[in-house]
Amino acid sequence: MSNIHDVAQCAGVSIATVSRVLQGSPKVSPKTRNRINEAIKELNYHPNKLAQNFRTQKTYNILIILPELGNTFYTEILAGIESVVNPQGYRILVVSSHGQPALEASLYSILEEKQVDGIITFSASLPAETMYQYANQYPVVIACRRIQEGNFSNIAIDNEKASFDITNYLLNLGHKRFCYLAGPSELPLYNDRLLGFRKALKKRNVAIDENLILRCESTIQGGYDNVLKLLNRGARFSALVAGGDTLAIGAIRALNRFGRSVPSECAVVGFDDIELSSIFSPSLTTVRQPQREIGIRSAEQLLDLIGGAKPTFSTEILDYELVIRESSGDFRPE
Amino acid sequence: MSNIHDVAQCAGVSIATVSRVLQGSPKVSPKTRNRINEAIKELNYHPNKLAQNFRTQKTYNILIILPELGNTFYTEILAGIESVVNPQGYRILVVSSHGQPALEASLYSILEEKQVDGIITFSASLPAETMYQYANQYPVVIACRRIQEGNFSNIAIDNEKASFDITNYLLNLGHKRFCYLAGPSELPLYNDRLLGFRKALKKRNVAIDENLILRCESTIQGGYDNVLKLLNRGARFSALVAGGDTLAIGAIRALNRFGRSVPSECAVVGFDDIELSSIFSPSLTTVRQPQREIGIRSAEQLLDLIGGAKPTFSTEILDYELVIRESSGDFRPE
DNA sequence: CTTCTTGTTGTAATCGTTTACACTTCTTTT
DNA sequence: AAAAGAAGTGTAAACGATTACAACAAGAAG
Repeated sequence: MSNIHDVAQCAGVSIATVSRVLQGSPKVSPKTRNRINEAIKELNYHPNKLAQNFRTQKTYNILIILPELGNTFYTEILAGIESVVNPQGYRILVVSSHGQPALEASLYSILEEKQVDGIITFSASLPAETMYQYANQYPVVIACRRIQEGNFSNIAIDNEKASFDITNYLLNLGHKRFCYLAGPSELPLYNDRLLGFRKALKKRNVAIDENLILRCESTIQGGYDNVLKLLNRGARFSALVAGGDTLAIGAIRALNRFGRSVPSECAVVGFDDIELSSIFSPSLTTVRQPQREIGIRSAEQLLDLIGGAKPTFSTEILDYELVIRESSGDFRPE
Repeated sequence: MSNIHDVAQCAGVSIATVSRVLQGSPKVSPKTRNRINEAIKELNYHPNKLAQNFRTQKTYNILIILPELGNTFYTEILAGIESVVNPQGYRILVVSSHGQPALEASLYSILEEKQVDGIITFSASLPAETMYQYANQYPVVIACRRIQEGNFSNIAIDNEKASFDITNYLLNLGHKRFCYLAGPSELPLYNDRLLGFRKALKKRNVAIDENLILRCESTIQGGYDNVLKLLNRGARFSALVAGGDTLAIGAIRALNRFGRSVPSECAVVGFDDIELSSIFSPSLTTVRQPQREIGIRSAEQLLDLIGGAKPTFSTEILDYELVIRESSGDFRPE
C-alpha cells in the first residue's frame, strides 16, 4: 500500500503539495497538479481515511439508529435522509438497537469515540435526561419521538394526538369495547400512542378494560400470539387499536384464525402505514406519517448541528394523516 | 475532551501504562490499574477511536452491501451475521447499493480507505473480474451470487437450479404457457434465475415466448406495473414465474386487478420466501433460502479472511427448499 | 553481597495525514 | 532598479493512541 510519501517522491514534490492536491486546494500550479495526479494513478494510491479522519477528527459518517431493521416503515425515511446528506459528502450507517436500551446506550459510544459525526435516532429508548446529555454535547437528532421535557432537536408527529384521533374515529363508528395492542414500553412512542388511546376513551366516558391492553413485541408474530391468547381466554371486543401496523396485521390473522372476520366482526386499525398495510387483505386503516419529510427534516437539522449550530431546543411537529381503508369497516355494534 | 495524557497525568503514570490498562494487558499492578480506572471515570475519558483505528489500522467494522434496504429477505441474514461477528467485537454497517454498479463500486473505496475491515456483499453487481481484484486484495465475501469463473469466497444457493426446479414443478402441473418476471439485469442472480427457467422449458420442449419475459425493478410496484401492461396488451399465459417474491406479489395484484384470480386462472410462484409471502393471500409458492445460515457462513468466512486466511477460492453452495403454498394451485390447463 | 530474574513502569518512535508558517521565485509597482 | 506583493512550494509540528525497548526495583539464587 502506497502512502502520501510515495506519491510525493514519485512526483518529485513534498507531501504538503500532494495533500493540497488531495484537498483540491487552488494554490497548486496546474503543472505540478498533473504530475501528482499521474503519480497517484501510477501507484494506485488511495488516501488512508483512517489517517485523514484522525487528523481532521471528522468522518463524514452519520449513524442512524433504528429500533429494528427490515421494517419497511423506515425505508422511505432513510431515502429522505440520504437525499439530504449524500450531496454533502456524508454517508449513512444504519444500525439496529433491537429496541434494547442497553444496546442503544452502547451505540452512543460510537459517537464519543468519534467514529461518526452525528446520530439520528428513531429508537430513543433511553431516559430523557440521558438523551439530553448526549444531545447537548454532540450532534444528535431524535426523530419519531416527542420529548416534552428538556427540549432538543426533535422531529416527530404528535403520536398521542394521532392515536387519539384514530381511536375517536372508531368511537364515532359506535364502538364501545376496545382492545389495545401496545409495543414494548421501552420505546416511548408506544407509550404516547397508548396514552392517546386512553384519553380518547376517557373523554367519551367509555370504560377501559385493562385486561384488554396488551404489551407485545412490535412484530406480526407478537400481535398474533398475544391476540390469539386473549381470544382463547374468551375476551370480547368489537374494535382493536394497535400501536403499529405489524401488530395490527398480526391481530387480524389471529382473529381470522379464531374464526372472526375483519372488519365485519371486529374493526382493526394500525399505525404507521407500512407498505404491507395497503397490500394486506383486508387493507388496513392506519395513520400515515410523512416519512420522507421526517427523514429530510431530521437530516437537515443534523447537518446544522454538525456545522456547529447550537441545539435549537425546538421540537418540530409534522402532520399526519388518517388513512381509512377496509379493516375498520363501518360496522356499528348493537 | 480529555485524552490519554490527561488520564496519565491525573493518575500520575505514563501514557504507556494507561494504554496498557485500556488494552487489558495483564502486566499492570492492580494498584495502578485501579488508580487509572478512577482517573478514567473522573475525567469521563473515552479513547479516541479515530486515533486507535489509525494506529492499529483496524476498525472492527464490517460493511454489508445490500441491493436494497427494507427488503425483509435480508433481515434474517443480517441477524445471522451479527450472531457471528458481534461476539468477536465487530460491528456491522449496512449500506444499500440501490442495485447500481457505479454506486457499489464507490463503496469499495470504503475498504481501500481502511474504513472497514471487510465487506460482505449481497449485491455484487460488478463484473466478475473487478470483484476478483478486490477479493484478492482485501477481505471480501460474495453472498447470494454464484460466480463460476474465478472462484473466490462465495456463499449462495444454486439460483439457476432452484429456478429450474420451481419451473419444473409448474411444468409437472401441466402448464405450457409461461410468463417470466425478471429483476434488473445488473444483478446477476436474476440472470441466473432466468437461465434456470429457460433451461427447464427447453428441456421439456416447451416454447418460450420472449414477449412474456419481462425485466422490472424488483419491487411490488415493479411487478404490478409490468404485468398489468402485459395483460392490457392481451397476453395469455397460465403460469407466471417471478425472480423474487416482491415481483410475484405485484404480479398477483395486477392479475387480480385485471379480473384474473390466482391460482385458479393463473399460477404464480416467487423466489426468496420473504415474510410477506406466507402472510399474503393467496400465500405464495416460492423457494426458501437458508437465510440465517447464509449470514452465518459468510460472516465466518469473512472473519477468516480478516484473520489473514488466504482466499480459499472455494464456492459454498447451500441447500434451498421449495415451499408449496396456495398461489401455484393444482390447476391443470386444458 | 553479588548476580540474575521477574514484575512493573517509562521513554520515545511510530502510524499517514493536514496545515501554519517560512521560504523562494516571479511579477508588478514605484 | 529597488520594493512590495503574489503564487507556489517545502519544513516541520501536530493529532492521540500503541508498543518495542530500556530501565528500575525487589526478591531469589548463588
